Amino acid sequence: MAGFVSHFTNRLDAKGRVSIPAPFRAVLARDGFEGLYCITSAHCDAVDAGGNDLLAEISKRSEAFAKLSPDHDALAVALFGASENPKIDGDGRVTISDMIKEHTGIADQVTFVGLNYKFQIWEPEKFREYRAEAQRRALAMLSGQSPAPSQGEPS
Amino acid sequence: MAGFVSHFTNRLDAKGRVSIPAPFRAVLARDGFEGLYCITSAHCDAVDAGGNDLLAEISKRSEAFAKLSPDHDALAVALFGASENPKIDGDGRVTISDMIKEHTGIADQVTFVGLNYKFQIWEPEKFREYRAEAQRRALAMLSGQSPAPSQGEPS
DNA sequence: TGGGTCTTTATGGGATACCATGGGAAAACA
DNA sequence: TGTTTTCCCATGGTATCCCATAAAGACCCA
Repeated sequence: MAGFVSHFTNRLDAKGRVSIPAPFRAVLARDGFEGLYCITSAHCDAVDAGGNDLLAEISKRSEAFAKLSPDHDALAVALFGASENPKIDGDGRVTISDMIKEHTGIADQVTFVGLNYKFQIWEPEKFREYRAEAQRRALAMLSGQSPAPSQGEPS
Repeated sequence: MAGFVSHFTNRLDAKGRVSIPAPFRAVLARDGFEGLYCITSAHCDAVDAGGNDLLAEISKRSEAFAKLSPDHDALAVALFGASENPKIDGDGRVTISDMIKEHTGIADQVTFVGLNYKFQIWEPEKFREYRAEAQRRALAMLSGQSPAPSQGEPS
């Protein structure tokens, strides 16, 4: 089952809406999740987005700690407090919230990047920089040591 | 099925009322709980709120102790004595009680923070501080236990 | 192969519904 | 009777729904 692949850049309109790339919409439709699950990334200026697969992974992380404990509360605040569930309108668009704009620096364009089980939302220029860096790292990993690179569990 | 997610800040009016964010109301409606279950958090200046899911979690916690034992009574007092059941009015608002105001320091604004199975009620400024701390702890927790969440997965 | 048509997609914009908030009046309370 | 709570309605702003349009691509048929 193919996931989110490739990347696309779309404009957002005067109302702050942007079209989700059609190929991504198709994946989401198959997933069956109502709307879109978004969470700000802790280690880069992007937002992770997806459906049930992503939500399940987030939930799994917090289930490692007992509910009502200080650790669980802190983790849940960091995870779910930094999440959103924007609706997808009839034309396949979502509105980019202020929280996302602030975290990503998005102003008038959005880059969608497929990462198989989820996709990321970037400000186009920042994505270009990140991508260059990621490719350098990938190259170093592939040529340096050799613990099987892809298909593992990213997070 | 997504629970309470994201965070919102609303003003309370001259009568001490505040609107519960519409997305949270939708979750409560699905949960079926009449009104709102609130309990002051034991480890931070916030109030836990929710419906049947939260109540079930609290009950489970107290059932771990044999009834009629001194421990059970003490726990029950601590749990249920610190609880409230404010009603939600026709416009989706609740009045913030003095107990909550005192425990949280809420004056004229309220921040609602989703933690999936429940949400928390904070004074906005205190939440900002707690959130920064929570993110640090979350990073430590997630990197500490799981193998290697290195994330270097371009594609 | 080439031309033409039809569908899909991204984007713009108007109209409507929803939501947070304020305030008045009835009802309950002390 | 004075005070507080509860219910109801008003309003401004925003988000959502719906339709229009243009461009690009897919498809078909000669």
